Amino acid sequence: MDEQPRLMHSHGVGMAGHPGLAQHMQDGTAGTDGEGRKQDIGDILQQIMTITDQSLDEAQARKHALNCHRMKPALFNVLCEIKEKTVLSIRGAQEEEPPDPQLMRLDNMLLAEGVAGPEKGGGSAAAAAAAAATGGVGADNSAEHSDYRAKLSQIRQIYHTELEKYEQACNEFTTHVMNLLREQSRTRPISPKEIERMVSIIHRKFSSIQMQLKQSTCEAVMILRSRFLDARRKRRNFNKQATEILNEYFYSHLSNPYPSEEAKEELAKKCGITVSQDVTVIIHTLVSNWFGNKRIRYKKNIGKFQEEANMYAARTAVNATSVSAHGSQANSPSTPNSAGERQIFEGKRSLLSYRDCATVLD
DNA sequence: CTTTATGATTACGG
DNA sequence: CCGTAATCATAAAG
Repeated sequence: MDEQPRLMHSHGVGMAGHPGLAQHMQDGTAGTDGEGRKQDIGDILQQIMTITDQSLDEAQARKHALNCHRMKPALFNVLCEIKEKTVLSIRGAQEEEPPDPQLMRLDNMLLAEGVAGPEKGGGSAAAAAAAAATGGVGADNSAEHSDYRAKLSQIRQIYHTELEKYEQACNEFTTHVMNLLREQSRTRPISPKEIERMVSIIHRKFSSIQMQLKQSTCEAVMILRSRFLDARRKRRNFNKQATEILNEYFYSHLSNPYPSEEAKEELAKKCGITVSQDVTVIIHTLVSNWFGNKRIRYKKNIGKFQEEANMYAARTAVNATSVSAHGSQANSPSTPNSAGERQIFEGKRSLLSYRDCATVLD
């Protein structure tokens, strides 16, 4: 006990790393009751040294006594303040981080793919578009589409359960830590501010875990999507009626088989392509593909298409004559060749055009 | 199975 | 972005 004061005085032992502080204390305690304070400190240190000898009950009692000390709140605040100014200022600079761009990207993607968004909102635009492309013509797209939807919603469900799990774990852990810190704040200087900071650290940690989840979910969606897109490549033939309608248009506009935007839409509608309004662009490529293929293949081998051409020409011709017989010329299916139209098939048009056929039939 | 038909995709030019 | 031409990949026919 009486050893302690000497310990304090001797530089290089008790305060080896802080000669200045020791000096300061020495100066500060140079008053009349300086010796008395040293005595107190000595007492305290002694108590600390022998703390392991105390029984648990004794320790609790002391703790309680300490807590009830009238100076305790003030001292607590001071200690908190000091701590705030030292420890926290060291790493306090890196607070206020901006939202992680990577995380935002993931969030946006999940939202766009319909994983993170509102429940069952018809899925993403991409899904709808892909659905239309898969087989808008027949009535067969449902199989693959629903497969895709099922898989997507599976991913979605996993994602949400996991997310919820994380959320719950995070909350549990947070409250646990908060309780712990609150409890500890009875014996060591922990300000509410510090607790708050700790909580935010925990949240950051958990959100980084969440990011991993989001990452892997994104990956899964990408894989699913690429597989679906591959599946989309699988050819689905147009049904007979659709082909007939398209052929009809093609052969009755043989001299200029380039349907306008409106014409394409009209054709799509007539072919039974379900135009869900927001996928007209897909429909457009559908019809365009058909005409593109038809044009190139017709041109490449006119002979092979001769029969078909004649057939359709004859058919539309019959339609035209029957219509004109009723006195209405207006909706004759074609008005081939006015000046300035593209001459795709050069001079090789030895076959019957619609007009030829029509006049023949007249 | 091989061949053919056909929808989709890609490369390129305007 | 539109079209052509070549090519791919698969459905359907043989």
